[in-house]
Amino acid sequence: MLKMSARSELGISPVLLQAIAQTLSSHGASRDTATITKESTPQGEKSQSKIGKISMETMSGATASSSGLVSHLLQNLNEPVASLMTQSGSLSRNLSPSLLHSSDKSSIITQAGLSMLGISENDVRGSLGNNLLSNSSVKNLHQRSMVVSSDELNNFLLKEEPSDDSDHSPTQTNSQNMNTVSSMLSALASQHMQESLTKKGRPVVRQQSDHDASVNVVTTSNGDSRTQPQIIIYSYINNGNHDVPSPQGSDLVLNDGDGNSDAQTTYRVLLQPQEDGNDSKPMFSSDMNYSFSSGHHGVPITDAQNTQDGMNQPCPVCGDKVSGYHYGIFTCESCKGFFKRTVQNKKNFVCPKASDCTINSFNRKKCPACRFKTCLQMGMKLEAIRQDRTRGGRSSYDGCASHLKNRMAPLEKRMKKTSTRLPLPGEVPSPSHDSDDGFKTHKNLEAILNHNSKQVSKPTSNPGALYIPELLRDIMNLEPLLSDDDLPPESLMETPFPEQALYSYMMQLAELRLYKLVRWARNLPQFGAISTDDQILLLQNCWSELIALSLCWRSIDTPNQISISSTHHITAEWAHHLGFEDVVIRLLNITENFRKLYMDQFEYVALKVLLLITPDVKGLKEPKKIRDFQDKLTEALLTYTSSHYPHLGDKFGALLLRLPELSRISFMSKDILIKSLPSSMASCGLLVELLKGDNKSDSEGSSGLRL
DNA sequence: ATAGCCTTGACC
DNA sequence: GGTCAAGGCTAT
Repeated sequence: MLKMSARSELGISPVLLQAIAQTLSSHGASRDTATITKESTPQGEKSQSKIGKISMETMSGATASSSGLVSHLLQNLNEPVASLMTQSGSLSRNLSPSLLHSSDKSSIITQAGLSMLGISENDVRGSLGNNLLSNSSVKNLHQRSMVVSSDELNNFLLKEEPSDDSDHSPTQTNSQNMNTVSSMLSALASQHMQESLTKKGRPVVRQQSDHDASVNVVTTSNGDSRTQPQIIIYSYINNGNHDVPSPQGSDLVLNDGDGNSDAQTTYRVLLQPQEDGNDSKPMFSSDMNYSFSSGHHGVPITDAQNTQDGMNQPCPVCGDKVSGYHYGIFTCESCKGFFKRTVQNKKNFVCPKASDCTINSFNRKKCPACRFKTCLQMGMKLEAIRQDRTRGGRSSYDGCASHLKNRMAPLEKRMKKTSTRLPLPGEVPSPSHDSDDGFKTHKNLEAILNHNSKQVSKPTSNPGALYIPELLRDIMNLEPLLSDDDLPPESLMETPFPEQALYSYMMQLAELRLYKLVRWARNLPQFGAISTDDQILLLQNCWSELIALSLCWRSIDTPNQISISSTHHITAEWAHHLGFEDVVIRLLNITENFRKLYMDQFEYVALKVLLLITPDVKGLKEPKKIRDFQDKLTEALLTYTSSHYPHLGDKFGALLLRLPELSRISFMSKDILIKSLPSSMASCGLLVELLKGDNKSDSEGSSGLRL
């Protein structure tokens, strides 16, 4: 009754109001949305009373003012994102709530840095053990009091990967942990760097510990602001039999000083074996110089890195010995051959896991999909593969042999004498993008001379840097809100009527995900600044596209199947039985497109928000505000795709071109659903409410939900 | 399929 | 003629 009156007064769907109210009463996305699902089934008596009470109180407490009610509901959704993430159990990219709420600025800066590295306080403590830090506190990490016991770190590094792969090499390390260690060491070094940068003029050497120390951090800076400082981490690990860490993604992009500022600096971090003579063996084989400076392009060809340097680097794809400059970067012989075979034979590999396998010389055969993806991300160029297969001669693609050209450039040579560094963000692209004319060399010089600290804060002007726009990172941080940790029980499928059970299961999933979508949208950056009415209009406009896109993403590694959950997949044949074969085939096609485009998770989350932020929705009060947000997001996505996948042509445009098809699919899906709604579901649930609203607006030309 | 080695041919 | 980055060959 109250719900009905609320709707008549406000024109707001009671179901959406209820969904919003749930978020008010909840502290964890997963558990509470699961409870909401129970409420929609008559059997859920206990949950129903509980949720019902909260909903009623929420609404009755705010009916004094119509607009006030909506405002009250949505404004109170500003629960700390951090607590949601922490409860979601996500392993990485979480911001610690204690630090988010901390007034200690330095802690916030540190945490931001850790977050950007994909590690959290819990990671550091949980994965590595409290003993890794002399005093288990991130504050201590910030203070650089890092003491690593060799035995502890060895034990940690030698942990077997929790995988069902039985044929892992016994010496293979837990690559994820290795990455975490690398990240942590790098974070430590960066913190150290930030302080020691103030001591310009000579290298700063710091012994990290006075007892059983395993890590030294050496910072070099010659005081020249145009010269990129280096951080070298020396390790003393008592085991020379470790796997080779992939240099991929080890560039550091840390907030530089002000945690709230957009300013970012990329630091070069080198992991090197300790050369001091003692009983300890180096962490990595001694003839290699593990440069983690390469960022996106693996081993970028810069003025500071000629052929000799490139040959001394490990292969940026797998860490094996480099044999030469192949297809745009220095790689080993095997990755060269692999890239050639893959492109020439038009292979389309699919990762059986999450497309995030770490590639090294031991496991590179196991996942060709991730290996090829790494090849592309490291900068191997598709256009370097000759279509006519002619042998010999020189290639002419952009970037080919640029390392030799740089070696020839006298101006560059002179610059090298005064500066051994990688380009800072804000400088011109690395010479791998140069042609061999003198003009670009001159432009390089000009850029170096004109470089100032302000340019550092504009990383978008450096397409070669492994830069992830802050907006995309913020959006990515909200993904735990959409996690599938609380799916309905699978027993639903164990019925004599599997088709019906699957249909019912899908409806349940959609319902559950809709509630999560409301919460997710509300927490999106800048979305909260949009008026409540507009928020609702936007959500109503795109909910089905969002669900369709998430289905595609979930299915990107399962060709010929649409994965409605991690355990349930629909083939075209199944869909035929269920009566929506056409939709599934279209979904499979668009998923295949995304797969071929190598759409990654940042691009996926950006597309989701682009679906939501559509200023052309009819009835919006502040379309300009929404358009501004849209502009920022498209710019961020363009920056991301062009810097991370410069070899894939107009990936940005190709991704956007998939959106109309997504709309068609969602339209078809809604049409099918509305026609086949069982009578038992005719009056409950957000999904049905939205479907009915869409149907009304289609047939009556007005907004059925008037949300 | 992989990866090490070989052959080729334009460019210096 | 040397270099080097293509493609080819072939044992595994």
